[in-house]
Amino acid sequence: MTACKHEHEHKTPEQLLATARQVCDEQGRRFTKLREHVFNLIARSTGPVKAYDLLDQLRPEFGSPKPPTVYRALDFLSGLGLIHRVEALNAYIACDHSQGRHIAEFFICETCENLEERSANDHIDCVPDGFDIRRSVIEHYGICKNCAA
Amino acid sequence: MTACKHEHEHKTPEQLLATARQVCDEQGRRFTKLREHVFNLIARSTGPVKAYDLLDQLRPEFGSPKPPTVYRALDFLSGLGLIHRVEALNAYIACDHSQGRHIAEFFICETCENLEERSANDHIDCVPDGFDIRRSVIEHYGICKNCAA
DNA sequence: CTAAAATATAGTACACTATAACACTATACT
DNA sequence: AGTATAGTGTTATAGTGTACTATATTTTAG
Ligand SMILES: [Zn+2]
Ligand SMILES: [Zn+2]
Ligand SMILES: [Zn+2]
Ligand SMILES: [Zn+2]
Repeated sequence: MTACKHEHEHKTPEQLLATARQVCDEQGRRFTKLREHVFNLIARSTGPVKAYDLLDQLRPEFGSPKPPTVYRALDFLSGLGLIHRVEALNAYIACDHSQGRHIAEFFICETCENLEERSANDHIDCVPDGFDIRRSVIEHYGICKNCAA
Repeated sequence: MTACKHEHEHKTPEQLLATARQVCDEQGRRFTKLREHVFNLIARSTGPVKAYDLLDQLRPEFGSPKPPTVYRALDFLSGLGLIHRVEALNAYIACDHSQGRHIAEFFICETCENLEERSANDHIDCVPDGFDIRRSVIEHYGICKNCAA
């Protein structure tokens, strides 16, 4: 078991936004008002955000958006690796890493709901012979240090 | 990266059923007709099964069951470690391992939908200081050897 | 500049997934 | 039998996600 170097940047919402703009620009995609707003809501949240909460938070500034509106923005943002979906929570979180698209690994405290993101690029082993991994979901649920009895 | 010893039993539905009965017995819980039937449907399936498909398959033998009926059976079976939930598919699969409760790791082909289960007990590292993992979700999606171009 | 193509937004309607709450039944144990 | 516990049935509702159609905007090419 090798020592691990993790990023622990915990970027500010402003930094996240700047990165998002830049990535979007590099990819020649448009960082529209809607997409920016959705991204900001996720980036400013203290924890994973649910699609229907975003939907509520878009009102009334963006009229009365319907589910497809927010899901399109979420698809766009996750397609660029700017946010991650937390599968077991049906929720989304802004990517806190600078390394571009990567395999995310989450440690989620079930007491305080704090989420710690790490990159799992380097420690997936034991893959079946010939299996080509395109996407991985790695989420650990438990009790964080602060919440230990 | 150490060599891995994996189980590759691919038990038959009959073997799975026998194990299920035994585990249930050991725990002093009742392996009722309903639970047995739900377990069999999952065990005999070639891939992950969805709750509402189970609901359909229970008819008409079990009347016209409603969602809570099947979700209760699923909760019971997963509580005993007899089945696993595949989070990103909202689906369930019979546990193919003999080692009792364990952290499952799945390799799921997005072409043929084949699923390979492995045990991840031994290769989770880089846990944040003081974090007590209670449950892990580890799922890899990609293309299996057979489906490679 | 203008037409065509690509990109982005809006909305309807529906499908799928899951749980709360309450009533009822079966089993286990004095 | 009487009590406690475990299991089931049912209704209603909450929560999550997508197919499809239509419209608007931006970019590109002629
Ligand atoms: Zn990330
Ligand atoms: Zn905590
Ligand atoms: Zn298993
Ligand atoms: Zn395959």
